[in-house]
Amino acid sequence: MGRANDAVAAMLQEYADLLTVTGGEQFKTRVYEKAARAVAGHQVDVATLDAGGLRQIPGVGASIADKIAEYLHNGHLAAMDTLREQVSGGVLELTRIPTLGPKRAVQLHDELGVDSIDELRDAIVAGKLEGHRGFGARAAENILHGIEVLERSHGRVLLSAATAAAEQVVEVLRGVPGCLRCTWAGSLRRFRETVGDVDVLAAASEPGPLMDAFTRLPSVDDVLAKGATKSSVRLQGDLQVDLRVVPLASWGAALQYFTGSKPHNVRVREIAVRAGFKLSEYGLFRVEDGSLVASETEEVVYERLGLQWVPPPLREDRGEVEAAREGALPALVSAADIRGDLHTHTDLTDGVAPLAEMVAAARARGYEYYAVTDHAKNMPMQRMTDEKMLAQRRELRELASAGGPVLLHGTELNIGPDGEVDWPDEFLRGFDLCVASVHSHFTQPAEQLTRRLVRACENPYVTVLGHPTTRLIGKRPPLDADFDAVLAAAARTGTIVEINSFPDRLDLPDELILRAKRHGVRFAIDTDAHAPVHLDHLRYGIGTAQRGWLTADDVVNTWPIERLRACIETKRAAVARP
DNA sequence: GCCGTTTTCGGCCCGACTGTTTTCAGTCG
Repeated sequence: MGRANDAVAAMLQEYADLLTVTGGEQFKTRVYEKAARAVAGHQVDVATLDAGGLRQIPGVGASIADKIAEYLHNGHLAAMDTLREQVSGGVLELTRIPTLGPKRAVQLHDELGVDSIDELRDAIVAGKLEGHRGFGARAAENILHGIEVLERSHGRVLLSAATAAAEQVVEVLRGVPGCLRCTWAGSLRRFRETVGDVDVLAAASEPGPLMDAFTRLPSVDDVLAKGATKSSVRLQGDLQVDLRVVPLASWGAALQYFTGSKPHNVRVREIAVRAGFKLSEYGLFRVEDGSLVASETEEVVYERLGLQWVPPPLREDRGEVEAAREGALPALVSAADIRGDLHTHTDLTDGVAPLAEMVAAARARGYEYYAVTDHAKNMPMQRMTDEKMLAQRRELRELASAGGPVLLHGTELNIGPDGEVDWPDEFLRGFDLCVASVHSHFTQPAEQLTRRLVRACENPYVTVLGHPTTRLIGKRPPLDADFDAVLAAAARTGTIVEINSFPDRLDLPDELILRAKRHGVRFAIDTDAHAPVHLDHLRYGIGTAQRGWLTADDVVNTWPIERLRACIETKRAAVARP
């Protein structure tokens, strides 16, 4: 089973949300939010910690440690139950709408009697918002837009949440006697950025015990269907998981079939038909006599059709079938190719772990190099100063001299409204590299946003363009910029474009990676880690890069440090200012 | 509620933007 940290963090965050909505002391709610982030980012499973161990977590004191212990012991929290009684569930739901915070959500609930997002939309459409203090026409419009953004993601969960659920299910099923193989297929195996439901595939000669174990998982909320070879459940948190059990002999054909995508499978089946075969989840069959040609592994199924085995992230009918037929599939970048991370944070800004701890985590991963890029000073809440940044650099140089990965001192600059960044050239020159990202003024007109991003690329000290679209999946749409112009500028100036691995970002998204590659840009697959555990998000960035057909050579953090440094210096020299 | 080269109380994440106001509350990063 997975770590208890995520459940505990969710509990603390909900507690903070409830305190906010009930008008609790703001510093108190902030402490619970901070503790939630610290618990989520803590390396040790909190379920294994005693009271003393819990209090070692930054931001966790006596009271919160007690609450965590109570939650782990009883599965719920008495204080939370009390708060929940005071708050209609609908109010928390309303606060999920962007631009609608706790205060106004409570107000809408009290004044309009709305208790859900649907009711709120109906009320706005019926004009019931008019005349209510603080809500004009513009506010109504923004709320409706927020609801739209929210609902576009409805029913889909982030790749990370789906992966965690799938790992749990597969781990249990692999332990069931008679289970010969078990893995997940579907869009999750293809690393789609969000997943509608999880498809789990198992091989066994006797499916019964697997079906029983599956439908009796502790995390199952509801059994939607239970049959001889196929069952569906809904887990806590509303994620649907389907299990199919097949004979071992059909494993490869079934895995191919259930991995999809549908358009990819249609193309592959067309090839089968033209060659006189029929392809189904049971195998590849000769049409004339119905004899089985291949089914045991995916590799042999593809091979018998005259195709290279197609890595799942490519199976979207974007030209991979033609490439596989010509033997021209790219050698995709993989986790083994990655030598370092170029975008990470510490507790000097909004990370939860000190520099030494982050560096130790990087060393444990066997990285050859590791960049620390805390937020620059134009983000007021971080209260960054030149002195703090220079002090961190001294500490980092000292850590570096003790061995381990080569440590690069960087920063995450803020790209201002006109494309300017936080510091003058002479200060920027002191960094080994700089990530630059948009953190404000998201709604500028397209031309302005485009110019702004292009100008950032033209800055010789901007090494990496961080999370370029700044979208938050299900929460904030991508910037309305002309990304072809931006990517062309990145290619022209030698600016590396980030693939941010954070599960709610995955930015660049795969379609833009494909376009960027055509422009000739180089990429960095970064984690943007704010805690040691976030370094593991790398796999989502890798999967996204694979969906963009990237090879190791396209990705600068697969390069040796010398080549990377030369690349940084080349840009600084080439676009050096007078 | 947490924390302390500020130390057992009194601070704590600050500033800008937005939409609504006529002086500011709410939200966000």
